[in-house]
Amino acid sequence: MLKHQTNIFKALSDPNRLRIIKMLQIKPLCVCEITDILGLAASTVSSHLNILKVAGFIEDYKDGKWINYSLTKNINKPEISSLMTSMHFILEDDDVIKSDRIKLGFVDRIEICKR
Amino acid sequence: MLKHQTNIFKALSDPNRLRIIKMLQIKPLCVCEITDILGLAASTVSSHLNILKVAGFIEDYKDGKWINYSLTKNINKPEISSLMTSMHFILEDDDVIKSDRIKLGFVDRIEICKR
DNA sequence: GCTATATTTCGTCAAATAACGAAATGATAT
DNA sequence: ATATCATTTCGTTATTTGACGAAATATAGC
Repeated sequence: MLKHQTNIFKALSDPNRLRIIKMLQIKPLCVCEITDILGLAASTVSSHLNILKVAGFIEDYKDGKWINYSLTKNINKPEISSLMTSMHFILEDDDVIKSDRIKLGFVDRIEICKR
Repeated sequence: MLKHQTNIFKALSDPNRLRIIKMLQIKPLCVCEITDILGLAASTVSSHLNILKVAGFIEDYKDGKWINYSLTKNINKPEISSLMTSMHFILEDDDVIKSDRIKLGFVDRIEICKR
């Protein structure tokens, strides 16, 4: 149990994973869109998403040929729910986060995946 | 800024540091008492305490020949304060945490430091 | 001023983490 | 059925982290 709770905080202790959560607060995104904004390899992003998913912060669902990730809708664990609330008050005026969110308005998954 | 927020979560992402915070929720403790309960080298505990201190979760003050650590009294950062609130709802019924807190009732800093 | 002792700093080592590219997987849509 | 392509898995590498003991530092109390 201690180990599990540690993993919840570990999931939040990487800058790229915080960026992912702050983006998903705006809207659900597929892996390729997140990859495009973060500028990391797809395999790296996939790994980050899995860590956040196992911790309980995000969930995925299929949408055509894409897999969308979104913040977990019905959180059953009080710790996660409490931390998710905190996350709304964190990094709101960080330059990287703001820039990510602006890019979010222009990402086009069909364009990205053509490259 | 992103880096700094990451460090806040990093500070919480180690089981021994979570144990320290959960013990300090009960009462302030000196390094030797924490060392005794965690069963780690004093230098290791000192390092953990420094990480929590830099992140803003704990503070220290002198008490005779001991240095006591306690949870930060007047938190000025909203993220820290929000997370500290969450910490009260986390790990309350974990066996390790409960056991640590029981030991807390019996630690005697004068006895410990004689060894 | 010394001595005892509580704590921190430093150097080292093993384990964990984050990154990548290549290859495997899986599912859509022709 | 197959081609396409989004995503994941795997193996490797560089970096970070947590642990230790020894040595340094600081200070309380004689």
